Amino acid sequence: MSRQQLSRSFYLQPTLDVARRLLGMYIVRRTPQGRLAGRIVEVEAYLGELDPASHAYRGRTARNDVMFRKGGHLYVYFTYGMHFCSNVVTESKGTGHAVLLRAVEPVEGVQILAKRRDVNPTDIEQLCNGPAKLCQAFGITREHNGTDLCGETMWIERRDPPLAEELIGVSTRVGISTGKEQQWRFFMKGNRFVSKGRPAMQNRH
DNA sequence: TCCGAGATTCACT
DNA sequence: GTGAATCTCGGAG
Repeated sequence: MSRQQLSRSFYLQPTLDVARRLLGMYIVRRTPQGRLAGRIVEVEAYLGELDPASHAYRGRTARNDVMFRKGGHLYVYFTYGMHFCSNVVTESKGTGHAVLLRAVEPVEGVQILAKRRDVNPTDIEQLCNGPAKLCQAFGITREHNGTDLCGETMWIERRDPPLAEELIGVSTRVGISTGKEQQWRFFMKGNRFVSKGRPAMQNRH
């Protein structure tokens, strides 16, 4: 299968569709040390002003400004005093919808990812199995907030055929205090690179 | 294996 | 002033 960078139109689809379809795609970042890439195995959808758990729920602010741009931008936020998390903005400009990248399977640049995480490269499962770990490993910080994924520094590409529907697990989201009833977390069933975060309710399927 | 707390910054109320 | 879309470590069971 050829490698194909996702175009703008991909990100403009309905957020829950984008979230599901991102599973199995590859996030790629160019760095001076080399190329980093990981296969996306876990995501969560945040539906802007419809979603009390979303940063965009209360409207546009300086912090969440990027969420209100058109789909295909990267929204990076800082939380818990020490962590960054990355989101892919979806749908058209002004909706505030986004998909949180929660876990990836390291594919390229494993040595670099391990060095940034300060863990043994043989401990590959620990490199990117959580939204903040993923950012640390890929070196994603506030500088990358607003990056256009349709550009050439960081992007998402398709390498494999679409994931079979029965391989996609669904559950409630992790680490939130409101909007717990929504089953907007999607992950690859049985994949060892999925994060350890425990959703509020048991997984479906 | 599980659970609780600390780390540490900043946007928002 | 408060608490957050988290992670890690240490201690208890």
